[in-house]
Amino acid sequence: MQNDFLSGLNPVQRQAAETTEGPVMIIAGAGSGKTRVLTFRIANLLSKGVDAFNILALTFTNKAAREMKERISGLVEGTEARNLWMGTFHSIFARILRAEAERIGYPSNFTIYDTEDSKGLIKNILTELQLDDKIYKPSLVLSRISSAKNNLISAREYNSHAEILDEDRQSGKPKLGLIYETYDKRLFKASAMDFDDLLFKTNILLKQFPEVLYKYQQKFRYILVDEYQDTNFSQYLIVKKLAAMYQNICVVGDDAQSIYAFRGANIQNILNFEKDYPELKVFKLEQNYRSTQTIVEAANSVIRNNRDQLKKVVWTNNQKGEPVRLMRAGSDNEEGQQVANRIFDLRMQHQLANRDIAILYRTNAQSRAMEEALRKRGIPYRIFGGLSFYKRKEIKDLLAYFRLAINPLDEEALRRVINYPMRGIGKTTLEKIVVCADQNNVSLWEVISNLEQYRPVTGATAQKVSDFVMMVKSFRHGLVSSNAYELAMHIARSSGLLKELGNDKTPEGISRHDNVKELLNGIQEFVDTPSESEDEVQERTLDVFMQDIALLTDADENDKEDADKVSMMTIHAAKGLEFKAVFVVGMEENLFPSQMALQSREELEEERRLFYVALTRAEQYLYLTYANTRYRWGKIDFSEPSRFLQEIDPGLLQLPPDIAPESRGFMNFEEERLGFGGFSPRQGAAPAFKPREKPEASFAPKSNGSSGGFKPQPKMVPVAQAGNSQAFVSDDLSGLEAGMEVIHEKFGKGKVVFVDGRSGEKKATVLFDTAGQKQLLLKFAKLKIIQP
DNA sequence: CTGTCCTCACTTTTT
DNA sequence: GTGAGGACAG
Repeated sequence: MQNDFLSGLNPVQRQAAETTEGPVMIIAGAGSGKTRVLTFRIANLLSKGVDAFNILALTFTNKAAREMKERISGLVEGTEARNLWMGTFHSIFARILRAEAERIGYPSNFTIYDTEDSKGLIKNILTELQLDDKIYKPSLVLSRISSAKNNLISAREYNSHAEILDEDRQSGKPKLGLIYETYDKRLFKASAMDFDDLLFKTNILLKQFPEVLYKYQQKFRYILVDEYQDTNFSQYLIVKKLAAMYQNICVVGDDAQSIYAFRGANIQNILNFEKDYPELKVFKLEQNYRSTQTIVEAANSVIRNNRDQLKKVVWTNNQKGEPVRLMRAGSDNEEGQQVANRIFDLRMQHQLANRDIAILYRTNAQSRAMEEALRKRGIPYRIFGGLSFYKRKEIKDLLAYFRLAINPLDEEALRRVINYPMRGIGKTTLEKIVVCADQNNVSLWEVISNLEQYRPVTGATAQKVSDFVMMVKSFRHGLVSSNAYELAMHIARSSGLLKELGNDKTPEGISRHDNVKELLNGIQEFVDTPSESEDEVQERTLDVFMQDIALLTDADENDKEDADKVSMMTIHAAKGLEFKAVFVVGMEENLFPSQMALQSREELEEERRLFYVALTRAEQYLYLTYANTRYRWGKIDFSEPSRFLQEIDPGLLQLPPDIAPESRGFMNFEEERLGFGGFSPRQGAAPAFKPREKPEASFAPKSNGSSGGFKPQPKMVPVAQAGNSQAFVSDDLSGLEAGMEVIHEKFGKGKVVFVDGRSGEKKATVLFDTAGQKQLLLKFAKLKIIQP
């Protein structure tokens, strides 16, 4: 009776929601009602009398957490849902780190550096160490450090790890270890943590302080993790530790939708979950409630080409629906026009609203042509992603003042605003301060707040610097004496920032000014909203407001305008969303799959999963578009249709009218292109490659030595020759099935992915070592089976 | 110290 | 095509 709400679930969903004790893994196919199960499960826990304070739910975005909280609130009585610990890994553990900061030598008001801050710090370090930023590109250095941290390799371990050091030496970057070490020291001195530190330091905290671990193990009696396939090693270990006592852990994920390996996410976390918890109960949600049969099957036919995956059959009871439509355009602009026209038709013919429609692309840069076309056609749209509100220059400038008031050791903030708006403290002065701070091994703030002692500069300049210090100090007083809005307004005014922006009368300038005003309004709103949780009552001061500003993404911004607009975003940003009609644009080689992802099969498979995510966003109408030419780097680039297009079951795909399916069409074009061998036409004269490893190796972490999954920088791996010519070959194809090795006179050796069709017209999909994937009719193709 | 002009790298995806 | 950062003059 208290479980009335569970009756809205199908049997598997219901079981998954009711099995609240012990380890549970829910493998949730796209559109299978995953969020529904999660929310009902939590509501179920609450209705059984579990205290909301004892439930930890980790989601991928703040938005997902917020929405889930709302839905749970609707299911259970009272305001209990507010007290749930629900949020992203980063925000939840930032919160815990602030509470426990002293233990690891940090103040609780530490600053969180975003990527830009981190890169800035790296640049400064490079200058100081006199290293060439062409060789040590900050973004590359950062990703290397990030990768280390995500695998829990500290700077110290990094520098005592022969294999890693050797790798760096071989790649011509022997100083990476030194940079890492310096970077970490500087973060610590600035009382700052970068994104990865939030997880790294949590691990340290839980490891070094058993009493802290115990406390949170007790607290989080029930743990749920959404999007588990996207967790990295660091996150995996935190969860494992916290869940060790009660083992009431429920992870939800879909290996087919793992799209963040590039950021350290480890698909093995989900594939190996069973090993960690032998008692594990697994539930597979395979019925798709979202999409038409055609869309589900199209997506299935694509993902089938991946080798690393859990067994699962996504199916649907929904109607067959429209075919997937392929559209071709001459250029990226034309592609935009065609999409705009189609959107017009969809609205007219099928009564769709703009908000039912999404345009998805691989890279943010592609939004431009789309935007232009929609604007011309008068179709309202909203772009998600791109640069978030909080990453805009003018916002970051003001935030830097806030940060400095809260934590004057925050060096990146200091550098950002010490001469903005201009107050005569230029490059030379800053240089002197930096050198002085370095010589005395103190912070920049220490130097400038004790000018008489350190004397980096004198005379008029010293006066200017001292004025600046006085100003920041006065802001600091406001932290206790004023509420967030009063102080923020005061800072915006007396720093001169508001005036500076007000002077710029260009349209962009006005918009910047407006943005700052919007931020101030947001702070006002924050002050007026009482603290949410009963867990801890917080004053509405500026430092509370700033606590996880760095962790907010564009996706988290208030969707206050539920206006009727077409959504435009990257596929990554579209994860978890659904639309009646979806356009996946830019289906071209080197764009999707991305040129950067052609180095290894793992990378290509991630691109394919990304494509799978894109396809499964659609409920009813699905369009795939590509252009023959595209502007890239300001130049026209010729492009070819994406290899992924031919992976879609041809029976589900409607080609453009000018391409007859059987003749000179794009399929044939693809065959010609692939005919001369290799995945990429650019690889040219590649001899018989054997790009695959042994199947058994596929689920094992790849060559990571003792470094615990540490992925070295991409490098070329030598490939073995396919020389087992003495194997026995048979041309009896009656017993052909998936997994068998076959040989084709034109395409060479390959492996059968699957076989279908009835006996007369059996069709095999074969992944050839050099020629890529092909669908072959057995009665025509002269296939031979290679017997082991 | 500040302003302007020039070069060059940039496009994978994000907490 | 754009935006950031360097070189150089005022």
